[in-house]
Amino acid sequence: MIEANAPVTMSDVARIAGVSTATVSRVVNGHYGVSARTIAQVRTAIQELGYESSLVASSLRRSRTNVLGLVAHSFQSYTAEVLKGVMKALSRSGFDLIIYANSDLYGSYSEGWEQRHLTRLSGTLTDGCIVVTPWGEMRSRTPVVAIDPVRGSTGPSVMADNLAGATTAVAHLLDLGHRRIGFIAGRDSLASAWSREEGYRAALDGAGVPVDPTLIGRGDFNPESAVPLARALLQRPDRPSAIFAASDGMALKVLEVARELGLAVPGDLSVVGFDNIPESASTEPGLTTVDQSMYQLGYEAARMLKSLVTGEWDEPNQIVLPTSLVVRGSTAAPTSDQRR
Amino acid sequence: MIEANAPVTMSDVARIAGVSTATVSRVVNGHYGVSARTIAQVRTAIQELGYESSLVASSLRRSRTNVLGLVAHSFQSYTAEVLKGVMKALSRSGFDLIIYANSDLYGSYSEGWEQRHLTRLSGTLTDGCIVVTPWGEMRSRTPVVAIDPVRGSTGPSVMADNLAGATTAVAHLLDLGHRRIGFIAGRDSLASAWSREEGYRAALDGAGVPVDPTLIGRGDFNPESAVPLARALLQRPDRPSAIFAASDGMALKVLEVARELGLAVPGDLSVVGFDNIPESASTEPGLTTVDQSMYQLGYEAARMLKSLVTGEWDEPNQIVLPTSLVVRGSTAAPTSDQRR
DNA sequence: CCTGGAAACGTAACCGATAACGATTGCAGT
DNA sequence: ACTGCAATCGTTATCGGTTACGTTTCCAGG
Repeated sequence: MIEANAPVTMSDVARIAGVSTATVSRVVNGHYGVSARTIAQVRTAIQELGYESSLVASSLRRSRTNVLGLVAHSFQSYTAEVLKGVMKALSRSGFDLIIYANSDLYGSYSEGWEQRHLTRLSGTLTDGCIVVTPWGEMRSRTPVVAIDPVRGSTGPSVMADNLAGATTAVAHLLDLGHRRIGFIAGRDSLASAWSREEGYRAALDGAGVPVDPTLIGRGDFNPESAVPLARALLQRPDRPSAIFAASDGMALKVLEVARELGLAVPGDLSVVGFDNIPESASTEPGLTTVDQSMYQLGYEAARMLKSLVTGEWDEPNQIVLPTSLVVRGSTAAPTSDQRR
Repeated sequence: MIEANAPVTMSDVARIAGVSTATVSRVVNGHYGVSARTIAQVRTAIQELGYESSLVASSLRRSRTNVLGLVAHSFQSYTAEVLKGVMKALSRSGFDLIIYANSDLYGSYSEGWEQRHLTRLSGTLTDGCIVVTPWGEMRSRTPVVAIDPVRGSTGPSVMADNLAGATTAVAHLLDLGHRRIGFIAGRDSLASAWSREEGYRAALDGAGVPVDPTLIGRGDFNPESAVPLARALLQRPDRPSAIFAASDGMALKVLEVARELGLAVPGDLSVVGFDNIPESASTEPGLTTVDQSMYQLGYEAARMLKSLVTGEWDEPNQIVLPTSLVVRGSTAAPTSDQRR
């Protein structure tokens, strides 16, 4: 076993091989202008010392690093699914991935968070970045693709067809016979939250059901934010017979609150979510939800970013993916006395 | 909106503030020796330009970066769960996390993969690293914690009590009345794979059932590796009445193969996995498995690494976490003709 | 007025690597 | 032998930031 606790640098290799660091660099990067004999010497020295080039140092000087970045502020199921898609798209592409996640998991959602980390990475380390559910429009030297962008965003982005998804979800409830349908909205800076609320309103309008503003709770996609809202809605004497939550995380909290209040699902209350995170399939009853394939979101975002970096992208900058309704046990027709 | 497409560097700030970069650096890092007036000037310039220090550049010169690394070769449910635990442990700790994942998701599992990336990161970027299911013992200048380490590893690590877990799982099958129990092993360089096989043998021994080597298939934890093995086991005339797979990913593939061969689970075949990944709860039937709380694995690893970096760790270097059997629908007593 | 010393700040080396450029060498052609 | 070109390789500037060290400024004390 070689004692290798000290970091081995390029100059160490150069010294052992009896050449300059420039030559070592050329060998490492396979550049032109080194004789076979020298290459062999350098290779031997590299082997001997167990040298690996420093990503940091090379990225400082180089423009291309073949590393893409992903910035996420939380790390729940949503992000995890996205990540699987990203990894799939990047597999065997020559691009590595660096995910930057900060330690302020809870609270302190400061507006500038992503921008700060994006800047710190994209300066040199990464060739481009994916930002998941950002808090603002990003500025960067290198390409940035937003997954679920902010409202009014004009940059590259990938998102689900939230309007259609939400409309379908609420239509499903209407078809079952529900008329008083509560809604728990998401963080309103995101285009998705906005569209899902639009879908809610559109579906009601389409069915000739007036929108009751008091049935709308203002959440922020953070599951916890749904708890007081759900409680408020469900403790009303004229509680809704169904609730549509703008995300599965929040919908699952609605289920919890319902249980806590002694309401049976779907007997006393139907619940619909949005996202189709894995957990939604394994609750009892299963959560009816709108599938937006977070995997696909990640896959497409990575595919786009890859091409943007290499300058080969020729499709529209904003991708919208289809959604589909997944009906599980959390929705049913309202009991006759609820219908009134 | 400021036109800020060009990267803003420290010297830009210095120029605007009319000071040297050294002074800017002192202000940014809150070091001693700058007058209040100058600090204000520099702060103003920073605001004006929207400057953010480059993580790369500063990490090159500095020793501490307050960034921890995580290296993973694949990105399936297992890793995702681990990650949630890591993030939780790091939340509000002052440490950020960088996850490095390479693009060679499938195949090309070269032995030196992690070592290479570990070296590239730990040279300067990170203060320490977590390596998930490594392929070898890691050498590094900074602390490394292995999750599910290689066999014989002496470095810091976190793992489940694989021996007890596997023993319990097989005992469960024995209790149900199974005698011919197949086993699909994991990658044998990992301590976990070894221990799970040990548990399998121990449970059979304990019940006085001889170990039939032909009932043992050699997988590598990669789900796909289980397919031909399961097929071979289940197409034998004297096929086992139950199969214990060393991971859920492989167990789920066994379920698929069983379906493909027209075998009912648990009617014709009982299946037990190991890990308890989220998907195992939502298959039909649900997979009986050994829960090893990957979340906890990640949490403990991050906690240990954090302390190792700050030099405050005083507990044993190797953490073993308890497991528990989760019985779902994929296991049942064998039918009488299977028992023979 | 002079001196000492601390505070404030700039200069330059440095971290590890890359790349433009220039210098050297080798070899073929005359 | 001499020129010319290409192959080979070292020197040096550079990336963006940090820090050791040296210099200047300023004020209190003698």
